Amino acid sequence: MEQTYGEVNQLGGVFVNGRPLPNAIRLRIVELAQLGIRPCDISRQLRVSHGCVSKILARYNETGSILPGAIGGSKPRVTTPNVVKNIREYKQGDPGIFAWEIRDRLLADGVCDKYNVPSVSSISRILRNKIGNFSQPNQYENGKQAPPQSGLSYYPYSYPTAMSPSGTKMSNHPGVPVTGGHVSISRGWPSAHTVSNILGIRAFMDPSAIASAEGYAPKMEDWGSVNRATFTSAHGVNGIDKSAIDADIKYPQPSSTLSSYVPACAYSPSNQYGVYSGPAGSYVSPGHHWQAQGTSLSHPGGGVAMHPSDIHSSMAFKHAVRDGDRKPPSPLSKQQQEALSNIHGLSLSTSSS
DNA sequence: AGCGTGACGGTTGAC
DNA sequence: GCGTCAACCGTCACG
Repeated sequence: MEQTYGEVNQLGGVFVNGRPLPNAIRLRIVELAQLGIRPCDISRQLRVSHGCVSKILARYNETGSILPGAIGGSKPRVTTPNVVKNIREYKQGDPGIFAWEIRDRLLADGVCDKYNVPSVSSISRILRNKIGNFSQPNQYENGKQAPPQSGLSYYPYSYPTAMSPSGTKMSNHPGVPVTGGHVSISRGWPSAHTVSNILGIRAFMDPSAIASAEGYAPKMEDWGSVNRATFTSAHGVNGIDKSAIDADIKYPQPSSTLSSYVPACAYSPSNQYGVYSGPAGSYVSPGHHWQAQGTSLSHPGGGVAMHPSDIHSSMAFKHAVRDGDRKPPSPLSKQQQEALSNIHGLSLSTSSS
C-alpha cells in the first residue's frame, strides 16, 4: 500500500495507477477551466490526460465537487438492525405476510426510503435466516454484524450524512488529529474538510501531520470537499469565490491572489501524495525523503513560490528524459498564458518544459 | 485538433 | 489476517 510507484503518462506527468490525482491538481484543472482555458491546454499544462481532465470537469459540472469518489468499500447495508427489527415485528404481527408486503410497509412506515429499502429477495432472506426463529428476537443486533448503517455514508450524494471511519482509521493517523469539525468527513462528499487541509496547508503549521503521513499523506477520501460552493460566486475569476474560500482557510496565507486557496504548496510534498511531488520516500527511492526536495516545506511562506522545476523534477523523475521531447504547442492567448503564469505563482510556460 | 467514452490495469476498503 | 468483491481511479486508444 505504501509502496506506490509513480508512472509517467504520455504527457510526461506522473500518476499513480488506481489512485486519484491530488486535490490540488484537480482544483487547478477546475480553476483553469474557469479561466477559460481549454481542456486540451489544461491537459498539456498539468500533464494530465485529457480524459482525466474531461472526467474531472464533467464531474465538477455535474456535482460541484472536484473530489474523487469514494474508493473501495462496500455498498451500505440496507438490512440494518432497525430494518430487521421492523421486519421481525411485521412478521410477528402477521406471520402470513409476504415479503413484498413487508417491503411496502417498510416504505409506508418510513423505515426505509425507496433508495435503501431491501429487495423482496433480501427480505425473504432475512425472514429465512434471521427471523426464522422468533424465540431469538435480538440475534441480529447482538451478532457481530450490526454495523450502524445509518452512519454509513458510502454514496456521496444519497447519504449526505457522512459516515465516520475516523473513529477507526482517521484518528489513527498519528499527528492527524480528528477535530470535531473534521469528524464527519471521509466518504461523504459534501464534507466538512477545510481547503487548507485539502491542500496540505496544515502541513505548514503542523509538521507532525507531515511526518504522520510517512510519505503518503492522508487518503484522498479523507480529504474534505472542495465543491462548487467553494468556487462559485463573487470571485473575480469566473465565479471562483475567493471569499468563501478564504473563510474556509483556517490558516493565514501569504497571498491574496488565487494562490491563497491553491497555494503552490499544493504541489509540494506536503500535499496528499508525495508521489506527485516529492514522493514519499517509497516513491522516489528508499531513504530519499521527499522533504529533501520540498523547498516549500522547509520554508513556509517563502517556499510558496514554486517553480516548474519543482513540479517537473519531481513529476518526471522516473522518465525525466521524456520531458525533453515533449514540448506541446502553446495555442494559448497571451492573456491565458499570463493567467496560467500568475496562478499559484507557477510558471507554466510551455516552452520551458 | 479537440473531446467523449469505454476498456484496461490498478488501488482501496467493507465484508 | 486474508481473500473476495465492488466500488473508484487515471491512462490510453478509438471514434
